[in-house]
Amino acid sequence: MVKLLDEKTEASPDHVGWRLWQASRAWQVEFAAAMRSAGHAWFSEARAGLLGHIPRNGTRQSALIERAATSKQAVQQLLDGLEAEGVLERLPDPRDGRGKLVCYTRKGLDALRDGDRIKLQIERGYIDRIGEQRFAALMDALRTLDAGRGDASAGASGPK
Amino acid sequence: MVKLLDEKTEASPDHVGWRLWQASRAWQVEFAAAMRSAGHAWFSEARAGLLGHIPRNGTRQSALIERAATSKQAVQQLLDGLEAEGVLERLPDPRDGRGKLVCYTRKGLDALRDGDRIKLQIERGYIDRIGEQRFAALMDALRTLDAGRGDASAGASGPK
DNA sequence: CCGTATAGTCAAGATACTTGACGATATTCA
DNA sequence: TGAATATCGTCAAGTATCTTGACTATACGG
Repeated sequence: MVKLLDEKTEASPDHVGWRLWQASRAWQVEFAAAMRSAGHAWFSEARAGLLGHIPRNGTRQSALIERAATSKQAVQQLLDGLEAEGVLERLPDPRDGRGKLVCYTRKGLDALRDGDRIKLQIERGYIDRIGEQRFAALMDALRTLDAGRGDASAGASGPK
Repeated sequence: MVKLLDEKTEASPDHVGWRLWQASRAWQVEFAAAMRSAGHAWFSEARAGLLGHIPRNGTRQSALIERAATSKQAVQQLLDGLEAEGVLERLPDPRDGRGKLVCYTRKGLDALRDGDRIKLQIERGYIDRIGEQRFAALMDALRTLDAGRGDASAGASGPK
């Protein structure tokens, strides 16, 4: 295949990493836009990344820090912002005077509900675009990939 | 370990967006770590995102701005950094007095070469983890998804 | 009680990105 | 030609995210 000029399109190569990044980014942009349209102007990707680690019934801040792969200070600052927005609140942990429990407010739970709805909408769009079978294969591959962590990525993301 | 209260794991739901995000993030962390280990200490994820849009033979800065989905100022600041690191250089466009051509230096091309090698390594690791077939299905789904853009994400990423 | 570990905070700085304003060149068209 | 307009890139300031280091308060083990 003699591509004579076309070296111009050599960027954005066809690699897993790039594809994953592009797909992930597109999803986030679509989701964030829908969330903001739904009235959750406080929504951002970084905040979404944190909220994804907070179950509906709340969690201890320290547990949250373990799940998210960032520093406790980064988590704290995001929590500060979300608390200031009225999405979350921090209550003292009755079982540990040092700890705080991170819980959703009414506003936060409303956002979660809208988020679930939007996720399903986007998912339907994806299935329309690539077909049910391909979508299932995508999810299967991603799940398997995730399950196989702990070995391969141990050195990369290890807490040190 | 009998988890008796299981609502606790309700976070991080099993949705495409989350899976894509996690997978993309894991890839980037692994890739960036390998790049830095290979001696490219200047490497960062944001810079990688930009470099992915710059073909080996260079590009016009304005063309770059169109490809990357951010503001021209963001692109410029990343370019400033990469230029200061000696990875890129900006040459005047002989055909347009206003324009600049963004080109790789020797150092930049070396990094691209290492990057290609590392990508293949990671890809091999993925295939080992999820099998050749699943990996092929993953790539197929991601490519099809990407090809189907332009309608669905038009409103989200439009320049406006 | 004492030493150590854990939970969270405070403060400062780096990076990435956004907005607004601007100068320089190119293009269009009367 | 020459003026209006558009494009290309830069400068400057502000916001958001994340990182590091230092610190307080509580818990735990002896």
